[in-house]
Amino acid sequence: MLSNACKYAIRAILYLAIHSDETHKIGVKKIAEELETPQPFLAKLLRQLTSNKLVSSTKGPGGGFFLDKKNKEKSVWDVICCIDGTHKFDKCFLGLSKCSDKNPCPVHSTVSPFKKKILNEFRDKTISKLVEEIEVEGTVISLKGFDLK
Amino acid sequence: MLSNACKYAIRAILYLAIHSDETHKIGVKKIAEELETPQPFLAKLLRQLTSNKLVSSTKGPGGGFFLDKKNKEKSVWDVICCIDGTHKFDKCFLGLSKCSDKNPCPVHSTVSPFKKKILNEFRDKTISKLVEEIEVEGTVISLKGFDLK
DNA sequence: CACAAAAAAGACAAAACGATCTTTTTTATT
DNA sequence: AATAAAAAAGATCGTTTTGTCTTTTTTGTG
Ligand code: FES
Ligand code: FES
Repeated sequence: MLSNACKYAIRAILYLAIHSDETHKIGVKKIAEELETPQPFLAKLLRQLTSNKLVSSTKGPGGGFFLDKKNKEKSVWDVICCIDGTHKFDKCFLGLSKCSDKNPCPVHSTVSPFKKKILNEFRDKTISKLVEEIEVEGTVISLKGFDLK
Repeated sequence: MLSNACKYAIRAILYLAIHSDETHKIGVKKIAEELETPQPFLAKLLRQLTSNKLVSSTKGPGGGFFLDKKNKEKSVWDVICCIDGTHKFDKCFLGLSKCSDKNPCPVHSTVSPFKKKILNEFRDKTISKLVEEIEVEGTVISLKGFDLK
């Protein structure tokens, strides 16, 4: 579904949303350890996210990554677009040149409704909303070995 | 979502379901041309499908690929399993070690219902049922440039 | 039998993806 | 000013996926 890169990115952003702010920046090393992701790979992803204004960072001692107000208003969909590209959800399930209701492939009718629904949910759901949910639902929300609470 | 290989495979099987039977076998060359897929790659996939009893074939002049009764009772899911493996739909969307209702990730509640539903539909839908649908729905069902009718 | 047509088999090449490593730049602290 | 901590940048490597090519096996037909 999503690439590894994209999964790491989303998880990293959620981690930052919960644990960081302008006054509490976090370094790649820490994030990678907590999320159990390959460190240099995550570093590259964070750069990409930073240059696309999805996360913030400062260099130098005491520096690190964090989310500011604006970053937290980005949606999960923005993250997916940034890493995996905008066409992740609008391609035909069977690889036809394009997916449309007008020229549907044999599985379009079963697959397309889901694609549309998920796409919408991800577009509407900002990082801050998602974090609220995480906190409200209270229930177990662990990324690998690590408890996001 | 699915690999290219799997998309080719499903389309090839649908093509065979519609155009072939025990007395009308079709060669790779023809199939690849009609579906606009890379020919040697498709050949390899067809071998894999054949060895897994999802399609039938005979060698020699006049030989080729076709679907017999049993082949047509296989499901779309069987094809996916054969090419992409059985775990295509049971992995966590964010890459957690496993996806479960008990230990859900932050997007589990939005994604999981769809995964389950699609999985079920694909498990229930045999090739012959799907072909019926294709014929009934009458509407445009083209694989790339090619009209499946 | 000889031949040709077709799938089966497997070696090989290219591209995408995943991941690592090294160097440079920035900046806070001493 | 010197140092060290951190991100930024980019070169490099390995694996998987995708795709091609060549050879072998099978089998129907003249
Ligand atoms: S046309 Fe194939 S999924 Fe929409
Ligand atoms: S736990 Fe992540 S999708 Fe189910």
